[in-house]
Amino acid sequence: MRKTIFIFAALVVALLVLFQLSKYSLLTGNSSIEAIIAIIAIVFFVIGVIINKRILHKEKNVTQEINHKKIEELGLSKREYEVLCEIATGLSNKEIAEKLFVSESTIKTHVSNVLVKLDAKRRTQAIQIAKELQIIPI
Amino acid sequence: MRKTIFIFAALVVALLVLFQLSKYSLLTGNSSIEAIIAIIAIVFFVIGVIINKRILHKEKNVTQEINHKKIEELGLSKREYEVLCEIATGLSNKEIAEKLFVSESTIKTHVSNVLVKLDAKRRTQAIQIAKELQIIPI
DNA sequence: GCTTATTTCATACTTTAGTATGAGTTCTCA
DNA sequence: TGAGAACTCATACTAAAGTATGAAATAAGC
Repeated sequence: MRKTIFIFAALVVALLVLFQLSKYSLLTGNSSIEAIIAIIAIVFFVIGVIINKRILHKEKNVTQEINHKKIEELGLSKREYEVLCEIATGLSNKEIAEKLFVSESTIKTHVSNVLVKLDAKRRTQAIQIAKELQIIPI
Repeated sequence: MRKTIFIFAALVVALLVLFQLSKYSLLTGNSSIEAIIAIIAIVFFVIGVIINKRILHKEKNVTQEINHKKIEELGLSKREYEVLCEIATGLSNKEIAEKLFVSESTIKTHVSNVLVKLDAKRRTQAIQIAKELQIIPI
């Protein structure tokens, strides 16, 4: 937010400077009109591109961000969410158990809870639902 | 491609018109310098935004396209690819069988072939691999 | 301190997934 | 027309996945 304010301030300053500069140049006849127009055109073209890029970049990031509020809403615990992420990478219960240093039956319990909370019948469906809810990275 | 050429042509024409217009206006003293500068600034700002938007839009579309060459490379048949897509939506073998009007054992055969061709141990892993290879929509 | 949620684990069970094998049918292409 | 690929299906099996239940340990909050 601070950056945006700073950029707009700089923009206004640049605009005023250009105004005065062009006025002075034209009245004294030191430089051609074409050059001034070209400079103005280039400056504002660049400004347009930069601002547009910033806005689109923010939009992109929003779509990739994980919806932490949704995770809370669903009542997923830390461990359950962890297991869900491992499921999405394609690991089996046994592999997840080894990775998290717990028994396979523990993972089964977590998986069952995750399925209930996500309202899924299978782990493959859970992956899809989780991605739609944007609670795991695509 | 035609659109791009057309846009650039229109851009050049607009530029020349602005040149002549500003020159005329300034020499005859009909309008203020500020107004002309403002118009030029706005026009090129808009041009910058539009061009930037077009480029980014194209980039976005490229990342969402399905890699048909990869599907051929992997040797996936039509039916196998169809089954793979259904797996990715979270359906069980039985549900896929009902959807495609074939028996469950047929689906099992297809799934087995898909797993071998994608070098996956499980269907969840197959989903991940398929998404990384960009052969199924994210 | 007591309650509650979380994490852990086990056992027993049902269901689904996946493998292996064989075989019949259809379609294409040389 | 005949060889090969693709699609279909069945049976029998093993391996995972998922459910249900109970229970113990721990951490967090009132």
